[in-house]
Amino acid sequence: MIESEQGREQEGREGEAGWQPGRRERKKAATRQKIADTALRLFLEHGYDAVGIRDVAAEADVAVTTVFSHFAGKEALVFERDQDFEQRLTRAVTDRAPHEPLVPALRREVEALVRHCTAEGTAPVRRMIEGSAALREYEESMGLRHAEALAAAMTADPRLPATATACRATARFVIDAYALACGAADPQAAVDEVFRMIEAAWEAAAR
Amino acid sequence: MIESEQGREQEGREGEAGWQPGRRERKKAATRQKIADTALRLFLEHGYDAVGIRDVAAEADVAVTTVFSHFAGKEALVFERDQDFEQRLTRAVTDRAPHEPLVPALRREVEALVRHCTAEGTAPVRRMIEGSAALREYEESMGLRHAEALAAAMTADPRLPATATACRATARFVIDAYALACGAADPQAAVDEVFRMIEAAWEAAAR
DNA sequence: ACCGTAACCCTAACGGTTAGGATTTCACAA
DNA sequence: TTGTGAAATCCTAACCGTTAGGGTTACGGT
Repeated sequence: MIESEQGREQEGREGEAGWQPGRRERKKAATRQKIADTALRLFLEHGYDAVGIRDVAAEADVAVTTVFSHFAGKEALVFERDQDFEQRLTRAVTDRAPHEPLVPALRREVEALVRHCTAEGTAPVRRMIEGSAALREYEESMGLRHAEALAAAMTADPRLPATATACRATARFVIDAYALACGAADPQAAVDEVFRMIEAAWEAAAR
Repeated sequence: MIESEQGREQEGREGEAGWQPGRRERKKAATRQKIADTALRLFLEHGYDAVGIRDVAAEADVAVTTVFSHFAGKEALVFERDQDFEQRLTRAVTDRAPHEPLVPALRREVEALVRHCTAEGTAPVRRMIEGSAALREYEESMGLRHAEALAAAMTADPRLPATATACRATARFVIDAYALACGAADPQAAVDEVFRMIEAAWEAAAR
């Protein structure tokens, strides 16, 4: 019997230092990763629309229902890092230096996100996204959710002298800047240009 | 035999004055209208998600395929006036008075659109839209298309001293203003506030 | 050693959407 | 008037993403 690690799990709790995920969670994470990797590979090989969920499930050797227990839908297989994106934006607001103004902080973060999104090696993925209407629309609707989260973070910040409407508008403008930059010939220049506009809009609102 | 109008069609051509649509086109328009009316009625009666395309088709007494030959999808049954919206926006740019500045012209149009969208009697429709995730997302993706059309109209206007990026950004800001106002407690005030920001952004870009 | 349950599986369906191909109805002109 | 091509419509049968229902396995905590 090969059971060298039986019964020694759970030496702590989630969030504490020294916490080791148990076998169950490791397997779950592995399954999730295998599905995501398989899906991306198939999508890049044959095109997003030409690959069905059933194909992904079969190639990853899992049941179709398992795919949907890890991902909310087919498009979510492509945008795996969705939550990171949202957190980075909201933290750019909440975790900025005590007296740092809002817009430059957001601008730095968007610049970083755009760099990450137009980096070497991600070209095939971007081409795939731009090549599928479903993926393009999903990306934009993701942006909407992020804009709402960002607006909530801004509205909750007592340092900001703006109305809820101004916060919501600015949040959407920021997402617009990201979306435009990702599709622009010169992404960094686009971020620069649009954020000059956002800066002016924000100042006009802060009265 | 009751055939009082046989054989006297086609006295002109499309676009000319005095053009009468033939029986074929009248029937087609009637079918389309019947489908749209039936769909909206059923959606309001039983809820958008509770009514299937097959239900709509049966109640309108047409085949399912006929529904899809008139409308691109289920959501399009609700947003029947889609094209009007886009035309009104682009014409606010192209048909404005020779020396009228851009932003006020857009603002007037958005104000009118928001009024139309929050008018008496449209409350049930808006509640239906807000109540369905599918309809909310579709409306936003419509907005995206409108923003692109608007950006194209702006870029093509030689009077405007702005880069393509500034035009695209402004177009998206305008759509943001509309979307925010439609969901705001005081729509007109929201338009006012956001357009002050857009005005500032546009001026910052025009350099 | 035992039990509750999380993760997974299978099957069958539902609802939006489309393809294929037949049928009717109209517009136009020979 | 009548013939002809095309447009509008129809029917059937699927495809695909997604979910419900209900069962099996294997892990985690006691």
